[in-house]
Amino acid sequence: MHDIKPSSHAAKRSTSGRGGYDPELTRQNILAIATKEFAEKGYSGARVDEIAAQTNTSKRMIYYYFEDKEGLFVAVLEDAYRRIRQIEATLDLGGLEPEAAIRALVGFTFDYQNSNEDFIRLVMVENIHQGVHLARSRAIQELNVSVINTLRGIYERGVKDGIFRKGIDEIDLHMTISALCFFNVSNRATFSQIFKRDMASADMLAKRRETVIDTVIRYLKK
Amino acid sequence: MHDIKPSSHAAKRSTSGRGGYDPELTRQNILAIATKEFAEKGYSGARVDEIAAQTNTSKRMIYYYFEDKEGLFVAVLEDAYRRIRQIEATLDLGGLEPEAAIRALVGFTFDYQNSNEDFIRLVMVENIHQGVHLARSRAIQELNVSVINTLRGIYERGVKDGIFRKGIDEIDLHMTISALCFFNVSNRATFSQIFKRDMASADMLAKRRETVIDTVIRYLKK
Amino acid sequence: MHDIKPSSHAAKRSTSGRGGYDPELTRQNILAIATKEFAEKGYSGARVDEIAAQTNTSKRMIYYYFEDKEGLFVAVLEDAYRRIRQIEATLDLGGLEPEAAIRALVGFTFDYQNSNEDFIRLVMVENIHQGVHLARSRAIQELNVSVINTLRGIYERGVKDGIFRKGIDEIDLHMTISALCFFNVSNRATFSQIFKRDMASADMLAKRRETVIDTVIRYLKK
Amino acid sequence: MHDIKPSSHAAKRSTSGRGGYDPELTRQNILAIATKEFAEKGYSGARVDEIAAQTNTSKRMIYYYFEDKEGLFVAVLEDAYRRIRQIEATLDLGGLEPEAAIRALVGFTFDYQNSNEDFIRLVMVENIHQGVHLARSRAIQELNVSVINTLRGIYERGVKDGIFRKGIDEIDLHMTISALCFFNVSNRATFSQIFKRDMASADMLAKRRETVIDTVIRYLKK
DNA sequence: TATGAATGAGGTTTCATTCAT
DNA sequence: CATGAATGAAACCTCATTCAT
Repeated sequence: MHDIKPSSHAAKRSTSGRGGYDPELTRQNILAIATKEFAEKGYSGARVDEIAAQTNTSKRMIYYYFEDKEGLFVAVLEDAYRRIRQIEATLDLGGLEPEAAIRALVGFTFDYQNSNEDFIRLVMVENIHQGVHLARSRAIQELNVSVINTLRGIYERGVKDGIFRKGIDEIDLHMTISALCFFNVSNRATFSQIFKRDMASADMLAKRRETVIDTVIRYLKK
Repeated sequence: MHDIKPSSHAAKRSTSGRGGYDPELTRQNILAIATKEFAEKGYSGARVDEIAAQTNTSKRMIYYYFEDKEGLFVAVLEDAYRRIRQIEATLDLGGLEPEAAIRALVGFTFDYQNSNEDFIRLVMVENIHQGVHLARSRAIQELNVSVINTLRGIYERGVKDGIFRKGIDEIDLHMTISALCFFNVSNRATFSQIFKRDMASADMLAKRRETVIDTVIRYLKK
Repeated sequence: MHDIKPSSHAAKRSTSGRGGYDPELTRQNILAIATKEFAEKGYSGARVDEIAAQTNTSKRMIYYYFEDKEGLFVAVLEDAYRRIRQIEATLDLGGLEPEAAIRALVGFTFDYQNSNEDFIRLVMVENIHQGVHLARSRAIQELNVSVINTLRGIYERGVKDGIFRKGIDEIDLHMTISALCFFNVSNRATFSQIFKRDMASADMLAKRRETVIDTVIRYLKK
Repeated sequence: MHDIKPSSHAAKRSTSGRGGYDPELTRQNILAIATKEFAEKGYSGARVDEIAAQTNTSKRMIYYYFEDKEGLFVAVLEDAYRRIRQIEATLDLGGLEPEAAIRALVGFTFDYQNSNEDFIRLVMVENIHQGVHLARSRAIQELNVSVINTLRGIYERGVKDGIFRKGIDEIDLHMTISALCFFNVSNRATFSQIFKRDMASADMLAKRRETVIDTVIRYLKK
C-alpha cells in the first residue's frame, strides 16, 4: 500500500545506477509536488514557480513534460484517480459475508479518503472547474470503476441471502457511501468551525466512521 | 422565497429619496456579481476586474466598500450563510409528526442546496482555503445554527413517541443530512462523468431525493 | 507636413495644462516607439519590454491600451496607413497638365516612401505575416484609397488630350508606380550589397527618381 | 528545372556506399526545412525546435552543422542565392533579337520569382534585418551576378541595332526589372487586400506579366 | 461618491542552446 | 553521428491595487 502516497516514487532512484538523467523520476517528482500544491491551493491558487522551486528540477522541465499548467493539473488528476482505482481493484471481499463485506468496504473507503486528503481536495478543485480537465483526459475516462462491480457482487449475494432489500441501484448506493465519506474530509474546515467540533480528532473520526457504516447497513437491510 | 437569489435587490432602486446614488444598492449589486464569480471560478480564479466590469459601478467602489478581494469574499460568504440561516430559522415543522417532519426537513435541505449551487460552491471554495475566511468573519461565527435546535426538537419527539432510536447525536445527524444533500451538488461534475449518468436531470434528482430521505429515516427508526 | 512623423504628437503636451494624465498622449507615445521598433526588427523581433522601456510609461500600459503585442502591431499598422492615406487625399494635382501631374504624383510617391522607411518596412513585415493583421483591422479595410481616383482623373484627362494610350487599368498603373518606388527602399540593403552601389546616396536617389518617373511616363504615352 | 526546389534532394539517399548516415543529405534536409520556415515566419518568428521537428534528424545536428540559428539562416540565404545565380548563368538568349531577348529575360524573371516565393520572402526577411547576414556571407559576396552581363550584352546589341536608346545603366535597368517582378510576390498580401484583387490568380498574373514586360520595353525603346 | 488611468510585482510560457548518454 | 533531457534567460501577459481628477 506504499504506492498510494504521491511522493512514493520520487524518493527512489530508478534502475540506472548513476546520478544521471531519469525522466520517469523527474516526472514523478514533479507530479508529487504538484499534487500537493494543487490540492492545497486549488488550480488558480497554485503557482508553477512554487511547484518548480520544490522540485529537484526546474520550471522549464514542467513545461517540457506537461506542456502547460493545465496539462500538469490533468496529469495530477489522472495520477490520483489511477491510484485509487488501482487500490479498489485489489480489494478482495469475496471471503466475507455480505454485511461484513459492506462494512469492510465502507470502512475502507472512509479510511482511504480520510488519509488521502489530497485526493479529496483535487476532486473538489476539479468540481469547482466543472470537470473540464477530467473530460479532457482520455486516461481517466477509460479507467474502469471496478468498485461498482464489487458492490454489485456483494449486494446481490446479500439479496439472495435474504438480508438486503431488493431494488437498490449500485451506483446510487455507491453515491451514498461516497457522499458520507467524502464530506467528512471535504467540508471539515467549515463544518468544524460552525459546529465547534474538531472533525479530524481521532475520537470524532472513529464515531463518524461507525455512523457512516451504520447508515449504509441500515439502508440496505430489510 | 424569491429573497434567496443574491441578485434580487440589485436591479431596483432603493427608497432613498434623491435621484443620486444608493450605497446599499451598490453594495448589493457588487455582492451579487461577486457571488456568481467566486462561485463559478473559485477565490483565486475570480477576477476583481471581471467582477467590476459586470457591476453597475466601478472597481474603485469594490475597494471602497470591501477593502480588498479578501474582504469581498468574506462579505460574499457572510451573505450566503446569512441567507440560508434565515431560511432555516423560518422552517416551522412543529405541526408534523416526527417522521414527516424529518422527511420535510431533509427534503427541504435537498431542494435548497440543489437550487442554490452558488452557495454550495462557495462553501467548497472556502473549504479549499481551509476555512480561513470563515474564521475571520465575526458575523458568521455569531450566526445561530437554528437547524440543530429544530432537529433536536423533532428527534426528541420521535424518541418519546418510540419511533426513533435513542443515542443519536443531532450534529452527527445533521452531518449525515448535509453530506447526502451537499455531495449531489458539489460532486456533480466528476460523478456524472465517471458514472456516465447526468446527476442534474429531473429524473435522477427525484430518485436521489427519495434515497436521501429514505437513508436518513432508516438511520433514525428503530 | 510635420504630421507624418509618428512621433510628432508624442512631444507635445495635450491641452490639459498640468503634468497629469493624458491618455491620447500616452497612446501616441507608445505608438511612436512601437512603430520604430516593429519597423526596425519585425514583428517577432520587436520586444514589448524594449518598447516599454523607451516609452514615457510602463509595459503595463501597452497592454492596457492595446490588449496584446498583436493589438499593438495592428494599431501601428493602422496608424501608418492612415497617415499616408491622409496625405494622398490632400494631393491636389488638378491644376497641372496630365503629364506634369503624373510626374508630380510619382515624384511625390517616391519621395514619401523614401523618407518614410518605417512605413515601407511595416508593410514588408505585414507581408511576411501574410497580411493577417491587415485583414483583422476594420479601420484599414475602410480607408479609402483616394490615390486611385486621383490617378484615374489624370489618366482620363491625358487620354482625352490624346497624349496617353487607351486601355490602361488604374490599379495596374498604381502597382507599377508602387513597385518602382517601394523596391528602392525595401530592397536597399540587399541590392546595395550585391551591386556594390549605395542606393541611399543623394546622387543615386536623384537618378533613380528620374528613372522611375521616366519609366511611368513612357509606359503611359502613345 | 526541378533542381530549384530546396527540398528536391532531401528525400533520396546519396551515393555514399554504407547504409549509414549521409552528412550532405542531412545538411540538405535541414536546409530545405529551414528555408521553408524562415521564408514563412521570418528570422525571429522561425523556431529552431519546429525546424528540427520536421527534419529527419535532431536539433543537435542543426547546431552541429550550422553552429547556431544565425548560421543556419546564412546558409539558407546562401543556398537560395546560389540557386538563382546558377539558373541565371544558364540563360542563353544570344540567339534572340534584342527586343525578344529582353522580353524573354523579363518574362523569365517574372516567372521565376513568382514560382519561388520562398526566395522572395527570404530576401524580404534579410532586408528587414538590414542585410547583416548577407554581409557576413563570403559565399554570397563572391557570387557573380551574371545577369548584369547578359543584360549588358543584349542592351548593347539593341543600341547598335538602333532600337534601344542610349545612356541607360544596366544596373538601373536590372533594378527596374527586379522591382516590377519582386513587388508582385512580395506585396501580394497587402496589395490584394487593399485593392480587393487577387494578385495570385492566373488571370491577374498573366496580365501583370505583360504589363511588366511592356513597361521595360517601352523604357528601352527609342 | 465615482471613474478611467496608472502601476509594480509576479504569473505563465518560450526560446536558443547545451549536456549526458 | 545521433538523441532525449535539461537549462537559464527572457519573453509575453495578468493581477490586485492605487492615483489623479
